[in-house]
Amino acid sequence: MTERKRQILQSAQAVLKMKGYAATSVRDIAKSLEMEPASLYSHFSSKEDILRLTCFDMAKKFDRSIQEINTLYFDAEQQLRMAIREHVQILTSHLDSAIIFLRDWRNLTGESLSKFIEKRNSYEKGIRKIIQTGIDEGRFNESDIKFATLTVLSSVNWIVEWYNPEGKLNPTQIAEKLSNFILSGLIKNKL
Amino acid sequence: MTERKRQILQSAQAVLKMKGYAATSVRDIAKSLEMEPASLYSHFSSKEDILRLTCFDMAKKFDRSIQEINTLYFDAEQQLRMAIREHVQILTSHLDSAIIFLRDWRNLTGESLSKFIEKRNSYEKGIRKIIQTGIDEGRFNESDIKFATLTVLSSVNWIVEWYNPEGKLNPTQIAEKLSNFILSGLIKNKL
DNA sequence: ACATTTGCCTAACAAACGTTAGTTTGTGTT
DNA sequence: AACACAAACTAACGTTTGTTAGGCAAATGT
Repeated sequence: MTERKRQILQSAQAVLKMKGYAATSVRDIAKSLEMEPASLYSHFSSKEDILRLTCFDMAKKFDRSIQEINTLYFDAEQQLRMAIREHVQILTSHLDSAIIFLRDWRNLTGESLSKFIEKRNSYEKGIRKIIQTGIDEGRFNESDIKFATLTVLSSVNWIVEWYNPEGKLNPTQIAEKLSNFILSGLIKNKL
Repeated sequence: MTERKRQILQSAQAVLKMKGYAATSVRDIAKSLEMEPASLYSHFSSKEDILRLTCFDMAKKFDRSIQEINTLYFDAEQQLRMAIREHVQILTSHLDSAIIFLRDWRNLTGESLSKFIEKRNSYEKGIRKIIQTGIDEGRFNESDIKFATLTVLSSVNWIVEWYNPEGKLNPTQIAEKLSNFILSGLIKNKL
């Protein structure tokens, strides 16, 4: 990926995050770069190509993160805290991409779509595994594990809807607050 | 609203929820009803009209729900449990509309968009008020209240992404599990 | 019985869409 | 000086888009 391509991609993502992929035209993207629509095709093969690159680039980051954590031999609580911290870090440091990744992946088609869903499920499975470990260790409440996983992911992902880089909470602080909140719902009471 | 209009709206919503508002054409909607695209305009003034009706209809339901709960003099925990139960009930019993309401409201334009955001904020404020009451009563942990509110709403709203009417959990059970989870993150430890 | 309304139709519009073809321009290489 | 390449351009393509105009048949109201 050339420098210029990365630059264009970034600018495209800034536009896409505002109205969403489907409601944004190739001309909108071109305008933000002060270039002609046709010129984009020197860098990308199609509009969907831009979406594909964005979604799979993010998916790869999450994939790497969860795989790394799963190889570390910490206990479930530590692993979950780490996963949440990493997740928040990825979301907030690529906010434009993250928003597109979370909202617009449904506009992928064919093989791209099914591959994406597969990757998504695989990440979800990684989180689920951590929670399962916590239950096996006797430290987490036995609960519907799919339910717990989805609740964790939903609250983490929702961050992109309100996160403000100039807000009073930095990503690490957000991750810690979120971890505390989530873990108090999971961890067995030490009464 | 005539019976026929309601019928068409329902069919339209079933189509819209699949590809999203922006990626769905008027012709797609018409096809699902086995009628001509132009015929839809006997019932709706525009494509956006369908989105508007859907979003504001849902907004009204949430508005009514939170207003009613806020007039009842229960304690914060009970109120929050009630709010969550009502919220889940509304989402799951109008799943198509709910998905559109949550995903596609951004495609509203002009005054509709700003009015919608206003209504959304007002609902959020209702939830926040309950949590604030819980803190004032000394029963909820002091926490960043905006943060807590958004975390509650995110996990509740995410339900539409995985809820299955034929699944093993019914809406009431989901609401209870979710309430337990959320409240364990909010309630002060009784050590 | 006649008049009105309702619900859909056919036909077509102008605008916007994603994309292609072919060309020019600028920059560094042989 | 000649060439190669990347990155942009102009112009246009065939489609699809949301929407309008006008008409027709069946149901409804008087």
